[in-house]
Amino acid sequence: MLTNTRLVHGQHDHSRCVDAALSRAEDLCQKKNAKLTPTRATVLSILWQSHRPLGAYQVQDRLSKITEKAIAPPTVYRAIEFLLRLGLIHRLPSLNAYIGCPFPNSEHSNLFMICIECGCVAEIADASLNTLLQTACDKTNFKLHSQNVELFGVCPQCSVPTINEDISHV
Amino acid sequence: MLTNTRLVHGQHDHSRCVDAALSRAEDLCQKKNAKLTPTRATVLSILWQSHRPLGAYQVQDRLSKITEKAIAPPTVYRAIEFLLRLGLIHRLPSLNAYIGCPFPNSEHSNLFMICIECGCVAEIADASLNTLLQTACDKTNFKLHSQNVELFGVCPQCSVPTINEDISHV
DNA sequence: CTATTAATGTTATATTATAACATTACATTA
DNA sequence: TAATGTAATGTTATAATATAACATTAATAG
Repeated sequence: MLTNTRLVHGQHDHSRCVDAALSRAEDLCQKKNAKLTPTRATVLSILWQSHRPLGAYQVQDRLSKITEKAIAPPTVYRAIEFLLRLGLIHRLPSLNAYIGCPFPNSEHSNLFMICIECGCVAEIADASLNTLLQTACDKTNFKLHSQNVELFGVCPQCSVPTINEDISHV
Repeated sequence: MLTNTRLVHGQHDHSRCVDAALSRAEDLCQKKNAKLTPTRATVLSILWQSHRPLGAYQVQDRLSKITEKAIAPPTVYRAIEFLLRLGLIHRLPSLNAYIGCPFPNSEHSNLFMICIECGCVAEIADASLNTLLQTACDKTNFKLHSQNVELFGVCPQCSVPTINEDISHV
């Protein structure tokens, strides 16, 4: 089971997450002959500022502040679309929000664990789950193309609150 | 594995689906002491007019036509909210659309198979899947509350098209 | 009957997303 | 280097989805 659970729910040097994500993006773009322009790279880094997903208009705000100029929605949505196509980010349909993908290279299950307390989102890739979903589809002659699995609940940090109610980890 | 796959993908007397859904709704409302008002019942029947989900504004259109008066969005969203709370319908977040629930009484998995060709949606309740999801959550100390599993692919009817390209079953 | 609550009506607006067209940047090659 | 084509971005407007806030009506209990 591949997951970024420990990073999402535990203390860590988050700048390394961002750096790693950008570096993976550069590699992937090189391989796919796609251009990681400044706008796209900035949007990606914005979506990696925490392990919480952001809405397109939140991205717009931050992009405006960073670039110090007005940004129109299409600019944001275009960058998002580009990053989605490359698998560098995910859309969480139930939240109308976007988040960086921690393992864009692996064929994985698009399974998200969304904390209803703090809003953090961890991703899981689980082969046995994929197998089971595939089996269910086979049984009913449904040809599976893609999937979105959103699990809502309470993350480890939020279910064991400290005296300080420390949520800095997200 | 509980599913309405055969009904969704096969020829059937659809009026029986609608009648059954309305009758289940009446029972449930009686049991829960909730009122299935004309508006709510009509919205439910609209969401059962086919095995395809409808957007809120599609529901609005049809409700307007049926009642022969102007319907404002809040009216629709209130009926939808009521039906969602009772578990009589589901929201499909990736489609911003709503669909009648075929087995509102059973504790089930909110698993949908969405045909990307014809738009029909079948629902599945699968204990082993739920167990597996629960296990994945347990492993990472995530307390699961609810879930949304959307599978995108091609339904049996669409993957074996007939000469007539008959899609009347949806 | 009237007080209370539930349901609906009404108006306005928030939020999310895209269409359509103009402009700029960049690469290719004549 | 100038001309050309393509990709990326800018700009304006608007579509599509959803909700807030408050007024009115209906149903129900006391």
